[in-house]
Amino acid sequence: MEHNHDQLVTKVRSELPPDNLLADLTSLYKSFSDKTRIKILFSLLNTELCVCAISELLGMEQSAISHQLKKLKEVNLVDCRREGKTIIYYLADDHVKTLISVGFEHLLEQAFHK
Amino acid sequence: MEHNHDQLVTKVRSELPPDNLLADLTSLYKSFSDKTRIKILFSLLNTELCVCAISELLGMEQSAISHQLKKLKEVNLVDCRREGKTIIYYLADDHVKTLISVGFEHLLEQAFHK
DNA sequence: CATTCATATGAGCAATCGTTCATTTGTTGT
DNA sequence: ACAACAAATGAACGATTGCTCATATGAATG
Repeated sequence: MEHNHDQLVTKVRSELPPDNLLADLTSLYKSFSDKTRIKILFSLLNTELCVCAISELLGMEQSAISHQLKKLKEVNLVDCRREGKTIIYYLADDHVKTLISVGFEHLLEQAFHK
Repeated sequence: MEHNHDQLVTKVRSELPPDNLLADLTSLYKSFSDKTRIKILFSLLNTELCVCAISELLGMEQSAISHQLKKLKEVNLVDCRREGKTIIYYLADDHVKTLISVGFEHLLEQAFHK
């Protein structure tokens, strides 16, 4: 048989992370892969904001924002607290900043190499 | 008018990156947000591989792999060269490793805080 | 130069996604 | 208790996505 790479294939396959970990990773990155969500994350980089502020800020319906905030909360990128009638959202930890800046670096270096 | 946050909203909005940069960022992250693509990227972490090896490795049709490799190439995450009849794919730069490890860190820390 | 092998590509289809609209939940003020 | 406000939720719809199937390209080999 020609073009045999069975050994290599088996080796590489055995080194792949387990499926559940891969699933967690993809859903984390998926959070950053939508225009609305990434704008929300950027907005929260330096300030916490209530839902209607984000809605105003992005010029989008409150409902659309709420739906996206829910997804961001599900992957623990943001968290929130109630303050009277409003609900304040904020970044859950510093990884958002790190992930965003690594992405930026990639783009910049990309642009530079052209 | 109640619940006024016009100043804050205006300020935060002015600090958002321009739309084309955001679009580039989201398409970069989108590359990591699919199970097949992230498996391909993981597979290429330590070895370069031809299309049919990846196809075997993941137990997926060659066509499906080719389609995904095309997307990965479009965002400059992988590159390829021809070697006779086969085409060898490899990671285009080190940012893939960095992006993946930052994602991992987030997940690990997440798990730890539970 | 025709066949074979490796890969790429395009059309088509089911599944997923993001938004809107209508409604509900939950809190505050009267 | 009720009206007003802030946010969440569910159904519905169009758009996008990832796969499959069939076919095309392109290089090597007899």
